[in-house]
Amino acid sequence: MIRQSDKGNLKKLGANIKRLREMKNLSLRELSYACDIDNSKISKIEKGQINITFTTILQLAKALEISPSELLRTDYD
Amino acid sequence: MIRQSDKGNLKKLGANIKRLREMKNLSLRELSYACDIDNSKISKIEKGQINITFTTILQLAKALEISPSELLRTDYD
DNA sequence: CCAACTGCGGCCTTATTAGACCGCAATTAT
DNA sequence: ATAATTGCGGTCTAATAAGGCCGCAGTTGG
Repeated sequence: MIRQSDKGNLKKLGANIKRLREMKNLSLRELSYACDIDNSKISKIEKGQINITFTTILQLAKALEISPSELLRTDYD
Repeated sequence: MIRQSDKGNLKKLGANIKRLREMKNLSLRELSYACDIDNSKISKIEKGQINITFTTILQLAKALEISPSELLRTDYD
């Protein structure tokens, strides 16, 4: 059901989350603990394998100490 | 299942979408046509009644001619 | 060497979104 | 007055995200 054109954006979002997590030197399990999302799920998100909801975006943004808007800004420098 | 603390953010997001739609003088049905999302669903989104997915955010942003990141920026002036 | 940690994928159940359609009350033209 | 438009709520099914747990292969560190 996920449109082919959206897959790229899902991967970009995942890559951005991974980038931000690594910038804070957090392991999947540490971030998992911080945002109360199972580490295997975060792994799938970072791989762009699932189409997360707005509230999941909020949880991740909070744990990464960044605004939800920034989390979606994939055109980072 | 939606956390009470997220309801406010859902409403903010909805209000922002409504604001952007009205700025472009679009009716629900016109925006519906532009992003291929049922008008009743958009209505629910604007009311903060559903927790939309990332791809739905992408569709709305595209139709509203704004970046997904901007769509989430609820701290507009 | 051994122990701990790490990313990752599979599996399962339940809750909820997606997607589509209908109809109504209120508003806005004609 | 009448017709069209508009926002909105309800209903149904199918697809899928959420949430949780398990285990493994490959680091990393003691």
